[in-house]
Amino acid sequence: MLMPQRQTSMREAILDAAEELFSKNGFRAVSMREIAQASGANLGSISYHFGSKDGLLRAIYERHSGPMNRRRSELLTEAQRIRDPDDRLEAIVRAFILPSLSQSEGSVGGGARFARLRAVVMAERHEEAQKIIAETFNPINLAFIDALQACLPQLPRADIVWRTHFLLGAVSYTLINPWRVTRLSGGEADGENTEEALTQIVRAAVAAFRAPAGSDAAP
Amino acid sequence: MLMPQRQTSMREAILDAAEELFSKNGFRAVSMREIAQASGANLGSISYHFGSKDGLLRAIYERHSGPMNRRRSELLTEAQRIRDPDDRLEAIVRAFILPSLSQSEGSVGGGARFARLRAVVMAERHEEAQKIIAETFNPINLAFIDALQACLPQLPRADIVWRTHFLLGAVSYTLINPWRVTRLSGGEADGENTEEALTQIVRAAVAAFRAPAGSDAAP
DNA sequence: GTCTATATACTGATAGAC
DNA sequence: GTCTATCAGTATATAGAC
Repeated sequence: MLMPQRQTSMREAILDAAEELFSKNGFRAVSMREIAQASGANLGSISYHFGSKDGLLRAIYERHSGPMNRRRSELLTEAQRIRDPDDRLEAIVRAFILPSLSQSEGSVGGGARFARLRAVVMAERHEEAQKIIAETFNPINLAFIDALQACLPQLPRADIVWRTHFLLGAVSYTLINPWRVTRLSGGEADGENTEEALTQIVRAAVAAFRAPAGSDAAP
Repeated sequence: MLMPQRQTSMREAILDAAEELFSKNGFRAVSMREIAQASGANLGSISYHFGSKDGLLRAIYERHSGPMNRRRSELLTEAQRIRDPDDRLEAIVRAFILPSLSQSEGSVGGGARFARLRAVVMAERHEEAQKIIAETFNPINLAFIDALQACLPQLPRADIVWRTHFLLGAVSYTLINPWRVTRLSGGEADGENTEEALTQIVRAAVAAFRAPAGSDAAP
């Protein structure tokens, strides 16, 4: 016997509305009343389905992180098959961030919204969120770091970690403030354009990873 | 006649406490009662001195952004005197971020705390904060972009804006989550070490700025 | 499962004594 | 300038009718 494929459907409406609101305004700033109103649900129903506001957040993470990290894993495996180290490096970087940015990936509502949610909520330093994020993303991040190390054997692992961290920061910042790119460029670049953002960030990150190490390198 | 050099001193105690709490926990999560308790002030005094919670935030920005951007301006001018374009690029990148990270810069309490505050508060998408940030930092950011463009004349301005944006994101992310570097590296790198962060981020950013443009470049 | 009603606590802001 | 007391609003969470 299988579980019913679609739950009460109110449950998912609540998840959708909460995800949209959290990703736009952060976790603390959104009240459960707003979520109830946006989803057409009753305030009490949210507590019934998720127990608490933290429980709701955890449910959102659980809905997405599985499929997303599975996709990242697949793309990483594909990328690692590439022989040429330069091409492989670029493919790994793409595999690292594409499922975060892409609209079509992930189970519901697109990965971009969930990525924006993660970025915003992480910046809030919400304790529950930080715990979930660490549990869910550290293992796959370490796998990517290993893959990058294999492309760049001459680089100390610490340098790779730093640059991976900067890559995550660049993605996160772009998802939080896309309009800053548009404004700073006077409209020449479009921060909301996911394709453009992906191209730009991959090129910048690949160049950063190829930079020489700190302690070695020419004087 | 000069203004008295030190105000009631309670005013500054409140500013210090608020800055510390906001930078650690964000704006919305910190209540005025917490600030009152941490500063030893009375709840009513905060309203007396700053009018509102938003007024308190604005006072924090006003205390720091003047000196900080003046310092960035000075360092930029110095950097622009360097003849060699490669050395100049690196000096400009340092000038861009050093006053944000450095403990000794800024009037009170160090620039790092204020930078962490900006990063956290910006991620919260607080309306008042976004207005202040845009007013205060856009002009100087544009000056840096112009200086970078002069080092990299072959690069489209849009690419420079993107990479500057990524640089800001990397700095911001590091200030919000320094411990992630430490954890991901298994302790090999220290995310809290400002010197190390500065070195790493400058090297990565310089390499990113030197990457070829998107539309041109060799196939 | 969904609803109303409510318990309990906390929020920012203010009025007025001192 | 600092304090107490308090207002009006909102928060999460829950108990119980339907």
